[in-house]
Amino acid sequence: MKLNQKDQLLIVSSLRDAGVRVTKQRVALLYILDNAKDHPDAIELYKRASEVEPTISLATVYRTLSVLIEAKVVHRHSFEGGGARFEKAKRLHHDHIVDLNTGEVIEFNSEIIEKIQFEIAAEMGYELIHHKLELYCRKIN
Amino acid sequence: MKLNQKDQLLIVSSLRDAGVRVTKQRVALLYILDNAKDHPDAIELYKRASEVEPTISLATVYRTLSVLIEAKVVHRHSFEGGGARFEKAKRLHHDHIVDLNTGEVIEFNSEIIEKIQFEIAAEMGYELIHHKLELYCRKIN
DNA sequence: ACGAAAATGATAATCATTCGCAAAGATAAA
DNA sequence: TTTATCTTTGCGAATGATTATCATTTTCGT
Repeated sequence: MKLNQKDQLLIVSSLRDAGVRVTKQRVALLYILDNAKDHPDAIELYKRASEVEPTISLATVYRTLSVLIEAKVVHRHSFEGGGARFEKAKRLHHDHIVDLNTGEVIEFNSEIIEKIQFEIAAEMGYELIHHKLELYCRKIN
Repeated sequence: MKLNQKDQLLIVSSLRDAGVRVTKQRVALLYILDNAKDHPDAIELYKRASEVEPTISLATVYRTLSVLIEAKVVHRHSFEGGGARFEKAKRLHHDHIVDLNTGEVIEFNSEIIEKIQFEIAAEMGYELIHHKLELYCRKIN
């Protein structure tokens, strides 16, 4: 697998914007994250990134994830059961429904809940920095 | 440390109600959980339970936690950074504010948010089984 | 192109959690 | 209460995820 010129440039400028050095391993990993429609764990990301950039190692996957999380480009999740899973940060915040039968993760967002969270934090004397809302569900029918 | 007759009986019947065998290790651990005002991790629980029942091992702490979680007597949390933390289930559900500076965990609950969550799940064709809401905050002032 | 600083791969180390097994303990029936 | 059965326990080894070490390579401003 190989990524085209256009994707390449986009990813590179994302990395520059994030204020981190550009390496082929980071480009590959961020490309994979950017195109993932699911919420992969580190090993899965390692496998996928290896297709684009065979020189990448698992250690670098973890290191790069830390760097990108620090730069707020990536989010880490610890859903129940299993290790951490990752996704590229999107413009607007969202929360997750986890399907208890399939393990599938669906995104949703609710402005009302966001607003109430903000108010609750304020009431208790806190400034809300970020939050995590996970609904563990089963499909009806 | 030693627990009195009254506590002893209460804990034993909790275990019986939960449908699990009663052992001194389980009594000690559930007693500690019942009296914890914080959200300890497995090692901390091991330390505290050892004071009451020195024969308990870390493996048994983990095994007993699994049993009690299965019986819905205990909840497991994976707050950001660090391993799992545990608390005895209470009558009414609550969520958590995590103080990003101190690591302290404060409980709160919002019926409105609970209700909206329920509606969101339903709208997306899901039955809400349980959920997790964590507000990561900093104290104002 | 040069050089300081940062990133990398390979592998060892760490941390939390689980497993395997022989011995000890709990429960139900006699 | 004694017995028989099935469960739980402690110990230590094994596992799985993540992080640290370190010599080498790469990036990027000058």
